[in-house]
Amino acid sequence: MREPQLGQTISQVAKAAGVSRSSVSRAFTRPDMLSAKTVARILAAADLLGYVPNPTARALSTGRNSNLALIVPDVANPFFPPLIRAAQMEADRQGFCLFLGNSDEDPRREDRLLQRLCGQVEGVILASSRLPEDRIRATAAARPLVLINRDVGGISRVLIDSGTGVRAAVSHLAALGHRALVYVSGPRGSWSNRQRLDAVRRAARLGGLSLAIVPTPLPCFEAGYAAVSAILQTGASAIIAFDDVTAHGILAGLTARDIAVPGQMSLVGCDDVLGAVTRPALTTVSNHAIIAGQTACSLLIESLNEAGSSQTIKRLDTHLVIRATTGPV
Amino acid sequence: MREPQLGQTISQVAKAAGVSRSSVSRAFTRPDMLSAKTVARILAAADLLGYVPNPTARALSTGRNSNLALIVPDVANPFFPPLIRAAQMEADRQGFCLFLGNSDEDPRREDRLLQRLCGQVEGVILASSRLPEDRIRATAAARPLVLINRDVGGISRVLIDSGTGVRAAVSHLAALGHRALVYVSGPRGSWSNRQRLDAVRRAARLGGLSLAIVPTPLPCFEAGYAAVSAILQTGASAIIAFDDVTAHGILAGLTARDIAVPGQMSLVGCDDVLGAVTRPALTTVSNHAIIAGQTACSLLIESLNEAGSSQTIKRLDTHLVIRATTGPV
DNA sequence: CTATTTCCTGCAACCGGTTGCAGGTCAAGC
DNA sequence: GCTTGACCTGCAACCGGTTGCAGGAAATAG
Repeated sequence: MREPQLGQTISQVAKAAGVSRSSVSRAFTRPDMLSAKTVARILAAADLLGYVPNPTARALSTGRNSNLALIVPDVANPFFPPLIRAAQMEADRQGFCLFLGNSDEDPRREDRLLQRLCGQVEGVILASSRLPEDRIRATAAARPLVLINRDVGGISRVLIDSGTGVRAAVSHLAALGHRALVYVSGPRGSWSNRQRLDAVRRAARLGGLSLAIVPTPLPCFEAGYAAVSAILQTGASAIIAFDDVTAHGILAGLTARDIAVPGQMSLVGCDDVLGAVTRPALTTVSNHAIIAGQTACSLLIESLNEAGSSQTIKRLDTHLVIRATTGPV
Repeated sequence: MREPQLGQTISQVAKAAGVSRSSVSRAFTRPDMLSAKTVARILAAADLLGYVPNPTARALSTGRNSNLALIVPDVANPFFPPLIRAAQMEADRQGFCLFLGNSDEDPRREDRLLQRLCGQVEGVILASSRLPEDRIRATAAARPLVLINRDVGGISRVLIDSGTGVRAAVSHLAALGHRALVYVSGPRGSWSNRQRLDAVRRAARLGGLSLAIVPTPLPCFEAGYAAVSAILQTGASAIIAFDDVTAHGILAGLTARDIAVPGQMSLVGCDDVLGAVTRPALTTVSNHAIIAGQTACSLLIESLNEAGSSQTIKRLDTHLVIRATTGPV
């Protein structure tokens, strides 16, 4: 095959092959409508010229562009890359291309990205969206939409249920003799945070543990590090952090103050994205980010081929991975 | 502003505002050509209908779509997310949308992605491309192209020069008394690997150190882990690994065999993407992945606005970050 | 050998914008 | 009062494909 020469049009191929433009078009889209001989002649001519159909023109006339958009709060947060990768691979497998947007945890930015992207995609995946519910609904009205870790009625979503893992974590801590917990919370507007907080609350009440809450603005190392003094003031002996990255920052902050983990303080993360690389290795709630990415993508593509817009909800469970940051009081 | 109602066309706005389609178009693209009153009337009508210009149609007639593509070998390799993020943010800042492709370290996949994406973007960034040179040249002939960590004459590129950092690493090891080195290499076709290997070789020769080479198929934890037995057979006392992820695997493998680091074996990584999270914290060659992503993106956008296609080369230096995996023999 | 069907191909309209050009209006200049 | 020009706006062609429909050729039936 020749190299694609951009700027070759269907008309030039038509002339070269001695057929009409429509025949060239059909040779590529519905070859069964043409005689085998004609198809061969057209393809040969196209090949010779290095012709490749212009996807923009095609999209304009068919109304389909085989593009999807995925928006995440922070590409560099280790929770997302495996998810992004899985979504991209799934899209690719099904013949779709994927736009990636980074909202930087900012709802306005997220909205702007949507504005830019919506017009040129067939569907959208919002991962851990920070958008207010009405904006999400508005987006869903314009385009097929699948949410990841965001629970809005009537819209398809993939939910990682931290409940099971978080409950296990609280039980684990209770069994080790801890009576006072802190939950270091994640960003406002994060469904995962809300869900984890609720699960911790319920489990703490059930187990008769006290619970304090320390807020952080963003799920990042620095925020975790900075939260340590507030954590210590609560007098708790065990911490559950919104995610592993925050937990990692907390761990570093504790170490810097010579507070032994797990000797003086136990620590549990969420997401299991740091593997066993922290020191000590982090006890954490593990989830299925890869499956979430892939599922969201295939769900979205399915919904493109359906007529009506029905919601599908996929729930993924989580479990506790006990490593070395939790121990007896 | 009303919610965007998809499917509204320029004709409907024209009718509503009582003007021609061209005036509606100009109200959005060249309002200075119309009287202020007309513009206001058109915008009001558009707003009322929730009209938003169709980017596909616009792209077809202008030939510009404000889309870029970024292809990386592995989104989940921690070297890339910061780079991807930076590229996305820069694209966004300049009004562009970014497609993301994951080649999975497979040249054929990379080529397929290019095929799919080239037609719908104005320019392409290939990060650590595994493509043969002729395929890269072919791509560059079709679309403005910027390479990251790949050195092909005549094509704009951002090169992270491991040389400075690697030389510092070898000196550092030599100063600690090491006489026998191993380089655990990265993927074939990786320019970074070639470059690091060359730098290690030269520095080793200069310092009078012996050098063995252990190949790995992919830069991942498992490959590093698996490489340990081959590493030990070389009899070396210090290791320089292709990247941090590989180094991390090696570290785990060494630990599993009760080989003390840095007591019995010193280890240096590359990329500095694991921060200080390994145990012990990894000595590594730090680079500027974020700047690379941003620079590549802005370079690409610049080249879109230029007439001729001239190459620009940006070199970014690296430096050694000494942590705790290197010590005296 | 004619009638009917099947198969193949071209015509022309359409997708939703953009843009060169022409013409019309109105104010300023002489 | 007529000319000149500046300023707006609309016409119509164009971007590069897709597709419903019609008609001609070939194949099959009668």
